[in-house]
Amino acid sequence: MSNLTLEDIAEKAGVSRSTVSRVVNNQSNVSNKVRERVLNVIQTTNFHPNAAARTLASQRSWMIGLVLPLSVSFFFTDPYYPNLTKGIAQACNQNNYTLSFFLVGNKEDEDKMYPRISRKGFLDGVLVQSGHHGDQQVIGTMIDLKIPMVVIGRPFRADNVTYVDIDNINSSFNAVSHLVRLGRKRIATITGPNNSTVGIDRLEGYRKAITERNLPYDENLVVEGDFTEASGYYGMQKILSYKPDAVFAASDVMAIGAMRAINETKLRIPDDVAVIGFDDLPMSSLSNIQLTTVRQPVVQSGIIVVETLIDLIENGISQPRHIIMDTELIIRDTCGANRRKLA
Amino acid sequence: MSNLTLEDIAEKAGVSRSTVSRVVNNQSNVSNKVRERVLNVIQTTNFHPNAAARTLASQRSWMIGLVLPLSVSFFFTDPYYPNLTKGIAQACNQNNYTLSFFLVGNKEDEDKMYPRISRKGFLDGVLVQSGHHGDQQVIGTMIDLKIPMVVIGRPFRADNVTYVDIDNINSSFNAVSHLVRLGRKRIATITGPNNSTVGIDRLEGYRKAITERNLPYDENLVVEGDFTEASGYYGMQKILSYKPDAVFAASDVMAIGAMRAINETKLRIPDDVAVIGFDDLPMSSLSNIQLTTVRQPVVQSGIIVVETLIDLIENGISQPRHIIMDTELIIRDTCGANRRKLA
DNA sequence: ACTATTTCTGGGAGCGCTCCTAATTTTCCG
DNA sequence: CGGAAAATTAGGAGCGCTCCCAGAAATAGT
Repeated sequence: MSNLTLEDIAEKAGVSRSTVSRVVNNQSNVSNKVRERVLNVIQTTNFHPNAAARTLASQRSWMIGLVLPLSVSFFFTDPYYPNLTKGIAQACNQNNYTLSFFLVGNKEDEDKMYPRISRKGFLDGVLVQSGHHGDQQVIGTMIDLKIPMVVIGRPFRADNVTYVDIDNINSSFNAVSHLVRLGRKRIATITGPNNSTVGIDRLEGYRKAITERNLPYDENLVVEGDFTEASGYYGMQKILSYKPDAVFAASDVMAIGAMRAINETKLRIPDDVAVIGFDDLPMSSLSNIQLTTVRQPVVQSGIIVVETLIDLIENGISQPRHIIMDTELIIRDTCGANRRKLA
Repeated sequence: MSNLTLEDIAEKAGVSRSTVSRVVNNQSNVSNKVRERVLNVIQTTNFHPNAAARTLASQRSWMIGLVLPLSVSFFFTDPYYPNLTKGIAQACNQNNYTLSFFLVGNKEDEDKMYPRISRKGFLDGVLVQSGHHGDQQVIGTMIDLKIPMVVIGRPFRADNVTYVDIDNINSSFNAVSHLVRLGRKRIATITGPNNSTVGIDRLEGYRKAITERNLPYDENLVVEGDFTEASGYYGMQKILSYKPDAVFAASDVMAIGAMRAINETKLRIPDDVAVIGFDDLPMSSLSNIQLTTVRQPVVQSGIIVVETLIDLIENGISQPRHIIMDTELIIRDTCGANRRKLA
């Protein structure tokens, strides 16, 4: 470990502190001869500039925070979040930012964290995962503090906030329409929580597709889930008594639960009940599952979210931006489309 | 947002910078009258001390890094890691440390990250998730840098390193012995990767239990998995042709894959094939799965790991410590023990 | 009441960097 | 070759805090 300072390197290289600083920060006006000499000393001494000093002097920390509020941390059951986190972490690294992690577990955590997050000179910006009523407070706090922020997922009050989301309504509209086109008449859905924008929007898309295609809207075919496998399983059990011939689950994990419930009956997928999920998690394409699903660009989202935030940080906050990413319906076996083609 | 400094607060409260500093850091020698006056100003102005300045002056950042090396980030398929991360994040928060996240995706990431991690004055300590050959390099680097470090999971070269792990050998020994006691004769196992200490140790426990109970060790009943559901599924398919009457999977996720494979045959669980997993993920106790499994204290591990690291940070590195946590065999339905009791 | 202690408070020095300006060196061109 | 312009380098000031020591105030002791 080196307790070396710029000054030490400067001395060893026979130049001044400022010159070393310029070399370290890769600035232009340094002669090649000197630059090389300094770089050489830096290399051999394994010098790394002190982060705190740099942050203090430059008022930039090159750190961004990822805040997962209460409502979300519960969701850690869903592989969607780890995947997203992975994308975000990669993008941060790519841009030489450090990611720090604020997993809010309960009210108490929240109280301890917010002061930490809002300390001046600590974070250059924040990413907040959102979509639930409860998250409104975090978002409000960040706005008040004027910390650059990008929200992941549309929050309930989105007017003065920059967020990145997918077009949930259209995505589920397309998925359900696909089932309609395949001739399904009694299409059920297992929704996300109805206190989340995701849950609400995906249900809205379902409703739109059903009514637009003149199918009756049967409340018995709509069950609220919470993105867990279990809620998919139990939800499907409820639905099954109403003779569905298809089900659209608002997440792959719930679709897997639903399929487990279906498989416990004599019914067959997709012949008797077609299934479509949402997310396109890696496992959905694995082995014999072959789930038809809505692919959302999880890793890509992570990248966009980070790059948007960095833009805010480096160029100042201007108008709130709303970035909507495209999704894609991935047709595999569980919707029955391939079977029909073969027939 | 406040661009207030200690000095500003001092002025408003009619005291000196030093006194405000004492109040902020909750030090003792301040009269109650003054303390209250200062606290009041701090409250009303919503002042938060600048983190970088504090770090620079005190040489402590109150940040710890969580490094998930290459080999592990691939494993993000397994809910074990999100759960562990949750425990770690909570423990950090509890102790007023900030957690930053270094998810190494590839060699290139690694090269960008290490300088960042090793910058002096940036991290007070590091947590490294380990257990694979590839991680040796990260660990070596941290040792060289003399950064306080705790390794999560026994690394391959563990002599001069503090790590926290569970007793993998005994845990799987107990699980397999349980199957033996239940009268199973052809016990199979789906192992973790054989380039990981976890994989190796859990297999060792299996082997010990089999041979100690005088059952033949049949190589056809041992298949290597990689902790994914798919590897459990395919692994089980291979095993099924050799007529097993039980299977011990080195993770719950693989156990679920194995059960999926079994359920596709006429065989029944636990009557024809008993199943035991490892981890006790929440889903294992859900609904109709009721997986018998080895419970490891995931959240608890997170806490221990963080507290051990904080101890190293605050009291200096002494002898490397090896902390082994206990596990517990959770008997549910898939091992057949309950069925027998009822019979 | 008047020291001798103890408790509390103030301000200087310094953490290691960036940024700015001034000094120095190099380059260019008549 | 000389002087102006351009390129390069050096060093001061300051980022906002902690830590230390000296000084002031409060308390105790006789």
